[in-house]
Amino acid sequence: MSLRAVILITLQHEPGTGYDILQRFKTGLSHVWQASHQQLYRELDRMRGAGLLTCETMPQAERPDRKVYRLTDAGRQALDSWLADPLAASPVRQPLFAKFFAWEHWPEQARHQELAALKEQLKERLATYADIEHEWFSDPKALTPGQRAPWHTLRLGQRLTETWIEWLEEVMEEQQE
Amino acid sequence: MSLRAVILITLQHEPGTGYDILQRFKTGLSHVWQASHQQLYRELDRMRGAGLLTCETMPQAERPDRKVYRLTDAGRQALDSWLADPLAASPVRQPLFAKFFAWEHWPEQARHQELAALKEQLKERLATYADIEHEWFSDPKALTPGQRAPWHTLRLGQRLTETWIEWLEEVMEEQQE
DNA sequence: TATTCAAATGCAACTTGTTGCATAAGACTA
DNA sequence: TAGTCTTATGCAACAAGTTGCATTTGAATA
Repeated sequence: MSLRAVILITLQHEPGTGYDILQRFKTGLSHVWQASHQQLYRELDRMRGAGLLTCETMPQAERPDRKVYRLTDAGRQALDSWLADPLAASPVRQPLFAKFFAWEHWPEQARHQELAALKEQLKERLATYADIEHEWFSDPKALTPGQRAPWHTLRLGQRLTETWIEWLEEVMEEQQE
Repeated sequence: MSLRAVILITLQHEPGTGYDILQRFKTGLSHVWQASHQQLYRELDRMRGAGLLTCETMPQAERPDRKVYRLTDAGRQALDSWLADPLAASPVRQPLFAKFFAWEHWPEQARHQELAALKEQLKERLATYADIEHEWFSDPKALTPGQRAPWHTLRLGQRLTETWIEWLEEVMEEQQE
């Protein structure tokens, strides 16, 4: 399960709480992984149970306790073996493509709305990429290899999104004729 | 659940058995949806239970029965409302990107093997696209809108895959320096 | 002739992810 | 002052997807 590995990665340098990890998912890792808080809290507890993480409870005056998780040696080892193992190919699932295969039954209005909304989402995603790039990778030439690698993932995300948008525009234009 | 909708789409023109649908997933729909046979058989039975499909058992001499499924009116209606409903955005999950965020701990050999294997997979995918295009969309200009729409999905699949390959080549080249 | 492969179907157990609900305190806002 | 937002945590039920196993027949192979 990759969620586990992603958690290990987010915690390898700085320990943190479930909520901290959620915030990292929402900002600098939003093009890499997304998970709900329920998933995260459950998984953190299981990882602690499996000995991959330790949990230090920080009591806060008149507030719920903060539970700070940090990697154990077993956790570091689990991360290493995950890195060494090549990933399985993920199955293709493109529900939008499926709609294109039911073109005759897809009402024109619903179709246009859906494609327009998607285009907006993709543009927002580009804006998010730009934010991340600005905040974390403002000077690509000065990056160490370890910093440069994550930057590459951002670039691919950008290019893929651009490819999608171009395609959408072509398809939508063809519809207007 | 989109699997249900994809099944409805594959059955809307020609009825078929679970195995038939599997074959369609493996050939002309491989860039749209993939599912295991267990998933399919289970889902078909549930859809019959929900009244979306009828099942006609065709006894075959000295062979297991063929169960031919076909859409009911309720099935057609379910497909229509799925088409009218805009799709929810799917959560981002890029385990490969995560590995880039653990660059220092990702052994050079494992990294190279993984990226090279991925490049091969992507090139095979391009070959599959070319096969599908050749078989189903050999003359794009002669296509009706209903045939042209699925062709667009193929084109996007191709472009996205090409974008991935270009990026991989750049990243791998940078590693060799 | 014995073995293996492909066609065709399915059950059961398990893992992963989603949805709905719940708590509790401080800070903001109408 | 009452309501909502953010911080911070979690349980329980459910839906979706995976893994492992099992069956029957014909056709191909050794």
